[in-house]
Amino acid sequence: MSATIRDIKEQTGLALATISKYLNGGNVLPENRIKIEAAIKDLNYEVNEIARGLVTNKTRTVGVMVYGIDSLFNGTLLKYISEYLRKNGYGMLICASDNDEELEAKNLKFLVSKKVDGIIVIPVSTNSDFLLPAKNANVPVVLVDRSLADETYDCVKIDNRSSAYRAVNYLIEQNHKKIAVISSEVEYTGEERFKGYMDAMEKAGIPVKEEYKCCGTHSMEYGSEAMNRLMRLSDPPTAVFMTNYEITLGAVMVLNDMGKRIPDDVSLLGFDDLILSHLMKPDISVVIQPMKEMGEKAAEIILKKIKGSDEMPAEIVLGTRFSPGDSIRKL
Amino acid sequence: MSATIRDIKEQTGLALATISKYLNGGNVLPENRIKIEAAIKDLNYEVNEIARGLVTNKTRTVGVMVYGIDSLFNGTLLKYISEYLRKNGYGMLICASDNDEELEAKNLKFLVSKKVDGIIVIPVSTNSDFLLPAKNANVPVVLVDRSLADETYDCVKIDNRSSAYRAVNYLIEQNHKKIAVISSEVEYTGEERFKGYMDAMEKAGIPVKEEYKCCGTHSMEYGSEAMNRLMRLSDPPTAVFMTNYEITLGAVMVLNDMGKRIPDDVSLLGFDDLILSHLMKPDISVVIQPMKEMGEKAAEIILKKIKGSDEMPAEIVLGTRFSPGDSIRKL
DNA sequence: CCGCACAAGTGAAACGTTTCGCTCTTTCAT
DNA sequence: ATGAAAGAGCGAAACGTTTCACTTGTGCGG
Repeated sequence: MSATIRDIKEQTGLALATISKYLNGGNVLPENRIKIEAAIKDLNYEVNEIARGLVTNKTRTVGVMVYGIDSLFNGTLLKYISEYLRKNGYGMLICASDNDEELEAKNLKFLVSKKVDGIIVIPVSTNSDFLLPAKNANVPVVLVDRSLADETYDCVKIDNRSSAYRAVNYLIEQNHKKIAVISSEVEYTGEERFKGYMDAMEKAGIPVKEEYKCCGTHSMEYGSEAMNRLMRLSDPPTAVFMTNYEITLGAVMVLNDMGKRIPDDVSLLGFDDLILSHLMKPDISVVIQPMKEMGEKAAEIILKKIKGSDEMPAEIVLGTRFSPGDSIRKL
Repeated sequence: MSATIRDIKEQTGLALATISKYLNGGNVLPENRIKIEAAIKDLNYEVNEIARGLVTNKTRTVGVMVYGIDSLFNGTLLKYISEYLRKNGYGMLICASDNDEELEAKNLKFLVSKKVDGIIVIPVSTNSDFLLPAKNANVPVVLVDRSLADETYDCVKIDNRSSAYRAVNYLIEQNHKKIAVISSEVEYTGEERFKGYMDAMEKAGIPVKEEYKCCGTHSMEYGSEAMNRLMRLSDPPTAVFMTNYEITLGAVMVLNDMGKRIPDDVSLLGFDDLILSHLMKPDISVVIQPMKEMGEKAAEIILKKIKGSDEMPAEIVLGTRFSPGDSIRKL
C-alpha cells in the first residue's frame, strides 16, 4: 500500500540505517540527502509511526482524562492543552471519568494500555491508588486543578483557599454578614475553597449558621437544589458564594425560575470566568482562573517529563484574579 | 520491562502461535487455557497494542476533528462520541481545526499519520479536498453536522433548512413581520438555516429588508456586532433568528449590555439547547438538535466502516424539535 | 608518510505481535 | 476398518522501523 523505508532503499541504493539516520535528523552526504529526498517525494513516503513506536517504545501521544468533556471548564483546559501538544507534534487521547472513581481507574488503565507517553489528569479520586498502573508502566503523570491527599505528583493548580478567602472577604467588605456557601464536597477544589470561605468568616468574627453551609456534588443539579433551599429559609442569606462553575449554573437557573433578582434579592459570587458571567443580566462577580496558563503549563511539564527530565515532582500554584461584576450589592 | 508473549511461551511451554490464538479468542485445550491464564496473571501480562498494531495495521483509535473543543456544541458531541467509542474499546484522538481550513487540512494529515482507523469530522472546509490524505490511506471518514458540496461522504446531520423554516414560521404565526436573521456564511449549516429563514419569509409573502440579513462568521463576536447593528437601525426588527449557539451567545450579551429586555424589546429565536436557554431570565426559544443521537450514530457508523462494511456512503438526517420558550412575544 | 580521529555508511538484530501453511491427533460416518 | 474432516498446535515469516557494532574513507598534524 504505502511506501516503506525499504522502497527508498531500493530506489536510492542506500542502506536502511542511512535512510533512518536521515529521517531522524542525522548527517548524510549532500548527494545522498538529495537522493533520499527525491525518493521520498517520488514514493510519497511517510514514516510509519507504529513501527517506529514499536522500537522506540514511544507513541508521541499524551492521554488526558477530565471529568466531563462537555464541561466548559474542562473544554477550555483541553483546548489549551491540545494546542500546546499539537504544536509539539504530540497527539491527545481523551477520556472522561464522568466524576466516577471506578471509571477513572478503568480509563487510566485504558490509557496506559494505549501506550501513551504521558498522562494529564484532573483527578476525581482523592488518593493516588488509581494512578498505580501508570506508575508501574513508568508513564509520567501530571495533575491539573487538584492534587491528591496521599502522595505528591507534579501538579498545576491555583491557590484555591486564599482565592476564596479574598473573594469572600470582598463580600464582607460590602457589609454582608449573612453569607452562604454552596460547595462540592470530597473534591479537592471544593474543600479548599470552602476552607477559604470559613477563613474569611472566622477572621471577620462572623458566626456561620449551619444551614448556610451547603456541601454536595459538583453538579448543576446540586447548585439548583442548594440555592432553592437557601432562598426558602426563614432567614435567607444576603449573599451566596458558589465554588465552581457547574454549581453556579444550577444556582442561577433556580434564581431565574423563582424570579429572584440579582443583586437586589441576593448577591452572588462565583468561580470561573466562563462566558456565563458576561451573559447574565448583571455581570456575575467571579474568581478568574488562568486557564490558558494552567493548560499550557501542564502540557509543558508532561512533555518535559516524557523527554526524561527527572526533577522532583513539584506543585505549581498559579495566581487568580478577582473580577467584581455587578452581582454584589453594597449593604 | 513488562512481560511479553514470549515470557508466556517460556512459562507454559506452548508455541507463540497458540498463545496468540488464545489472546484473540481462539480455541485451545482446557489444560492449556489454564496454563496460559495462570501465566498471564503471574507475569502481569498485557498485550502490547503497538506490536499488534504493526501487524494488524489497526490502532483501535478513531480521530475526531471539531472546530473548537471549548465550544459547548462540540463538547457535547465529543462526549457522546467518546462514550460510544470507549464502550467498544476504541480510543479517541482529538484535534481542533479552530475554524481554519488550513489547520483543518494539516490536522487531518496528522490524524492519518497517527494511523487512526477512522476519522469523524465536523468539516470547516466546504469541499472535500482536505480529506484526500484519508482517502488515499484508506481511512474511512464520517462527517457530522455538515456535508460537503462536491462529494458524498457518510454524514450525520439534521434537516437544517426545514427546521429553520418551521421555527421562523412560528415567529410569523406570532404576527412578527420585521424578522431579522444573524447567520454564519460559507458554512454549511449557516447557509441552510438561512435558506430555511428565507423560505418561511417568502412563503408568507413578507419582503425582507437587506439590512435585516446579517451573515458573518460563526462566532460570539459576530453575534454581538450584528445584534448591535440591528438594534441601532432606525426601523429595528421585532424578532431576531440566530442560527447557531455562538452567535446567540454574542447577541444575548450585547442585548444585556444595551439593557434591552427580552421579549419586550425584541423577540429571540435560537439554535441548540445548550444550557444557555435555561439560564437566561426568559427561556430562549430554540431549535433542539438530537446531540446524543448524532454523536452515537456517527461513532456507530465509523466503527461499522472500520470493520469493513462497504455500504454506499449515506447521509443520515435526524429530526429536530422546536422548543418555544418565553423569548417570543405575540404581537 | 604514518597513524589517528572523525564522519558517513552498512548489515543484522531487535521491538512484540499475528498469520500462514503445515503436522498431528481425534472423531465419526461409511 | 478406513478415510475424510475437524480441532489443536507449531515454526517461521512478516509487519516497518531503529539501533548497535562495525567498516570504509577522508583529512590532517606531526
